[in-house]
Amino acid sequence: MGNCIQMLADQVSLIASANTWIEGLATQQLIKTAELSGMQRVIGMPDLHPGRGYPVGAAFFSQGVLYPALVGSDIGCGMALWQTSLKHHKTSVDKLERKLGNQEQPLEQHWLALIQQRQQQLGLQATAHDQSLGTIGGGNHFAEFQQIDQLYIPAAELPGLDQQRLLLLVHSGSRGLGQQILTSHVEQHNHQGLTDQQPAQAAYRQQHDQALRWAELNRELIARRFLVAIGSEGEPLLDVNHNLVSPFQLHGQTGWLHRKGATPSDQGLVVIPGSRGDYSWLVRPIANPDLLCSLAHGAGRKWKRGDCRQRLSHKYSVNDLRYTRFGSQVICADRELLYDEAPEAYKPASAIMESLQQAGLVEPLARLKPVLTYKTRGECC
DNA sequence: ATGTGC
Repeated sequence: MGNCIQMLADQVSLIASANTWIEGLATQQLIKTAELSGMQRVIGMPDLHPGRGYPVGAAFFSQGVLYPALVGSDIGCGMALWQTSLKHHKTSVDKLERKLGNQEQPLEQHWLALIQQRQQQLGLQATAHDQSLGTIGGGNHFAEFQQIDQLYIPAAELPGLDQQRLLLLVHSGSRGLGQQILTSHVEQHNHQGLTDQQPAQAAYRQQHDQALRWAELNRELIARRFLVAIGSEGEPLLDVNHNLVSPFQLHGQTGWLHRKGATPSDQGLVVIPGSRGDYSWLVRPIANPDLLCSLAHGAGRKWKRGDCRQRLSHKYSVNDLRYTRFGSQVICADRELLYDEAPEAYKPASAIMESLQQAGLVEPLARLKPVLTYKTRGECC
């Protein structure tokens, strides 16, 4: 139980079971990031993998200095889980695929009233990026229909969750908005942090918080347009950001908790998603302040983006990759992306779950299985 | 990651 939490350096720990592969470069980046001025504690999650300078899948607690570059450009990236009104046995993969069509165009005019209503409710200003609202984006972002594969607790203990209904998991973020916020910060301050005394810190936080609300609205709009497309209704079960910075108290000390690919464990139920060819888990987090109240945000890349096509093209054709071992289908007309997001490019989700369970951080509630993963209809490469 | 860079 205890040995799944490794101490890498003073105040730097890594949550990883014996079965969980962590790349050396990622731990190097983790230790390096811990040396930033004001950094008090750093926790690597089991899905830790190398990023651009800073690792992905980690939580960083600092005092006196806030680091926008640690949050990265996709501020507010997160996971929303919706329950549809459609029973999974009443539909089929092919039917869903046909009904979905292309969901990447800007939202039609009739969505404007809802968008404006939500903007008002959220205190969200109009931005130059609002035409991207309701779009998934690229990279590891997706919208995925899933079904409950297994329940770990009696159904009666999960009121509101219906085993028969199709679920919709949306992974997206703040698109160009977060990118623009980080870029303008880096233009002025490079990768330097912002001290509590600098007005620029408050200015960043204000923009950051807008990006969180924008990203949450984006996931809601994606979910709603997918529901409309399949002729279903639905309701949100959860929405949790995994790229953000927020005020945090560690042992009575106030500071900044940066989460970069780290899911909060102090905000209710969350999904720990696997790759498109793997299970995801709905879990009840058990918050642990020493581990910065954070969890893995997914399976974690095993292979670098851009390497995957070379590694896998001798083994799988494009057609092979359109389906998974579950018989689920993948909508991804972008060949490069189809390989980059292949299940084999990711660590097994079971290892991530094992790590979190051994660390006493989650109670699994349900195992979810992919039915249809939507990436992009647009051709590329 | 990116209403993407050559």
